[in-house]
Amino acid sequence: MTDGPTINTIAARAGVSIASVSRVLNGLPTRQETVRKVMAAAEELGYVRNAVARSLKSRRTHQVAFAMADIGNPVYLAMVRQIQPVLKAAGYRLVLHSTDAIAADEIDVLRSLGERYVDGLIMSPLRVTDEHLRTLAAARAPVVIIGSVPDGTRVDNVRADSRTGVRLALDHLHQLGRRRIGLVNGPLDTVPGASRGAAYAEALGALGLPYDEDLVEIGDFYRQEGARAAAALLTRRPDVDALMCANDLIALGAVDVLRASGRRVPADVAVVGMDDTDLAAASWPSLTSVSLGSAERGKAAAELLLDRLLNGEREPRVVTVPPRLLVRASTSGREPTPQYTAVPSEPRTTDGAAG
Amino acid sequence: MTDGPTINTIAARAGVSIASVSRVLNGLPTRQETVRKVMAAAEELGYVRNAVARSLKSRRTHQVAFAMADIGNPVYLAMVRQIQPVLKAAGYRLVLHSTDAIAADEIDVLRSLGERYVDGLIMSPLRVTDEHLRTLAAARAPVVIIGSVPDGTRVDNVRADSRTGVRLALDHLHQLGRRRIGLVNGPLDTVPGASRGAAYAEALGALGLPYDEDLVEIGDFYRQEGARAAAALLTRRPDVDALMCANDLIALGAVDVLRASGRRVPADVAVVGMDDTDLAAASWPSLTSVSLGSAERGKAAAELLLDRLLNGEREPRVVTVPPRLLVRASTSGREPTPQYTAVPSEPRTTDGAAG
DNA sequence: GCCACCTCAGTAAACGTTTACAGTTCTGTG
DNA sequence: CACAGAACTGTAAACGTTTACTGAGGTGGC
Repeated sequence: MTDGPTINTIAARAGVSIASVSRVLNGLPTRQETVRKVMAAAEELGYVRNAVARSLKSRRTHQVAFAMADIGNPVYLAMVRQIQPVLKAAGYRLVLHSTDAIAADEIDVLRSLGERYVDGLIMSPLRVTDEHLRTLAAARAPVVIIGSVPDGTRVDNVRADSRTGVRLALDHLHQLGRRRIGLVNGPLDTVPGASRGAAYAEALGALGLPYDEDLVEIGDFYRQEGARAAAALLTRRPDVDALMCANDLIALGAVDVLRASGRRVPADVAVVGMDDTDLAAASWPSLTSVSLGSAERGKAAAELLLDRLLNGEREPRVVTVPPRLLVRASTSGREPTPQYTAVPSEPRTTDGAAG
Repeated sequence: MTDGPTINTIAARAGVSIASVSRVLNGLPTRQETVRKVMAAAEELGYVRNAVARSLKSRRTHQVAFAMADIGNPVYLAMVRQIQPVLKAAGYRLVLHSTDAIAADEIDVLRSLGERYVDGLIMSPLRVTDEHLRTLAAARAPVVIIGSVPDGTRVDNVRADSRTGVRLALDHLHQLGRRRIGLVNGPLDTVPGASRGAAYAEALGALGLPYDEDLVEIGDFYRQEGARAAAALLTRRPDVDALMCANDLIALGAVDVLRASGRRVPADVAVVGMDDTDLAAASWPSLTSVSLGSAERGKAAAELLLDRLLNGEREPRVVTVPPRLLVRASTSGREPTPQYTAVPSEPRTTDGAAG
C-alpha cells in the first residue's frame, strides 16, 4: 500500500513529458515509439489512473446518486435493481443514500450536489415540501424525481399512477361482491398517502359506494403499524369485507391480524396490497397487489438522467408509468399456478414403509 | 447551473486570502472579524465546498464501495441495509457494484481501488480464484471480504458457518423422523455451494445416514433453477421425504414443484431453506430456514472496514457469524403465531345480512 | 537550398482545495 | 517607546490530471 505511481513516475521512467503520458493514456495521436515506451512504463509500474484528479480537471465524476426514503423498503430496492445496470452500462457508478424520509436529510442531499462528487441525482422523496422545491430549483446538477411534483416544477419527473391503481383494485373488489371496503393508508402528508387516500374516495364514488370515515385508518408504511391500523379498523367496523392497503407491508400486517382474529382471507375479508413487491407473490396467502411499476420507474428515471448527462440541457420531461393489478389468492382464493412447470414425477410412489 | 463560487470567489468578496477562507471554513483559529467576513461572503454566494478538490488534496474520498455478486439477491440487500447506516453514521457514502459474479468484473473492482475514488471496499465474491487473491494482495485500499478466503490470506474476513448451519437443519429434519433427505445445491465451484455440499455429507455421516448421490442435485441459486433441480431430484428419488436447499430461493422453487406434483409440505416432504431472507417468513407455507446472519455479516464487515479506515493498518481479523435455525411451517407444519398481537375484534359480528 | 507546413512533444497553467512557511500586525512588558 | 512574543494572515506549493500553446524537428515543394 505504498504511494502508487503517477503520470510523473511514468514520464520519468519512459523519458518523456507528462503531457505525452497523458496523451498516450487517452489514446490521442502520438508517435508509435512514444506510445510503446509509455505503455511499457505504465505496465511495469502497475499504473492506475487517479479518478479524483481526473474528475477535478474534467468536472465529471461518473457517479450518480440515488436517494431513497428507506433502504429497507423493497420498492426502493426494486428501483435500485433497475437503476444500477442502466448506469453501469453507461460507465456510471451508483452512490446510495438512505434519508429515512427526513426532509432535512433530503435537502442536504440536494445541496450536496454542489460538492460535485456526483454528476446527477435520482431522488424519491416521500414528502415534497416547498423547501424541496426551492433547493431543487437551485440544484447544481441534473435531478430526476421519482414521485409526483407540482406541475410546472422544472425537473424530470417519473410518476406512478396511484389513482388508476386504486381504481383497478376497488373495481376488482366490487366485482367480487365486496361492498364494505376499508382503507389502511400511510400518513396523509406523504405523496403516496395523499394520492392513495384521494383515489380511494374517488373510486368509491365512481362505484356508487358511500365514503365512510370509519372504514379508513391511517398508520405508516410498515408491517407492524399496518397490523395495528388494521386491528383498529376492525374494532370499529367488524363487518368490513375487504381491505385496500396502501402497500404490501401494510397488507401483510393486515393479513396477520385477520388471521389472528379468526377471519379467513379472502372468504371473510379480501386483501389487496400495493407495489407488488417480491413479498406479495411469496406470502401466504399470496397477495393480490397493484403494481405501480417500481422497476419501470427506476429504469425510466435512470434513462432520463442519463439522457441529460449525455445530451445536456433540455426541457424537463414527465413520465407516467401505468399501474397493473395482479390478482392472487388474497382476493381470488386461488393460488396462481406456479410458473415453474418442470415435469415432476408421480406423487406418491413410496418404497414400502407406508404410514 | 452556472459555475459555482469557489474559495477564490469568497476570498475576493471578503477581501482576504484563500488561506484564510479555508481556515475559517475548517474551523481553525482565526480572528473574529475575519470569520465574520468570510462567513458572510460564503453565505451570500451560497458556497458549497468541492468534494473532489478536497479529496485530491486530502487523499480521502469518504466513500466506500460494496461489491456484491447480484443486486437482485435478498441476501446482499440484507447486507446493504446494515452496511449503509454504519457507514453513514461515520460520514461515509456507499457506492454499489453488482458484478454478476463475473470474476473479471470483481478483479476490476479490486483494481479500481487504485483509482482512489473510494477509501475502502467490502466485497462478497461467489468464487475466490487465485487471481482474486493476487489482486487482493496488491490492493491499494483496505478490503473486507464477506465469505471465506483461504486461511492465511492477509485480509479482513467475515464468514458464515454453513457447516454448522447445515448440521442444524439436518439434525432438525432427523428429529422429525426424516431419513431420505435430499440436497438441492448451487454450483460446487462457488464458496457457498462447496461448503454446503461438504457440510451436507458430513452431517449425514454424523447422523448415521448413508450418502446417496441420487439425493443430490446441483442447480444455481435462483428460484427457477431451484425448481428445475428439485424436479430432477424428485424424478430420480420419488421417495425423498425432506429437501435441504442451499438458499431460500431454491427452496421456494422446490416448494412450487412439490405442490405441482401433488405432494404436501411438510406432510410428504419437509423443506428447509437457507439465508432466512424476508421471503422465508412471508412465503406459503412459511419456510424453515437456516439464517447465516446476512445482516450481522454486513454489519461486521462495515465495522471492520471502518476500524481500518479510522485506526489504520493492523493485523487482519476473521469474524465468524454463528448460524441459527428458524423453524417454520415447511417442516413443523405449524405457522408461527404472528408477532403482531394487537387485540382484534370478535370474529364474525356481521351486521345483518348473514350467509 | 530555403521556406512553408505538418507532426509531434514539452512547458506551463488550470481544476479547487489544504497547509507549510514566512511575514505582518498586535499586545504587553520593561 | 522599543522590543519580544503571540496571534493572525498571506504567499505559494502541492495533490494528479488535462490541455492550450509554443517550439523543435522533419518533409516536401519550388
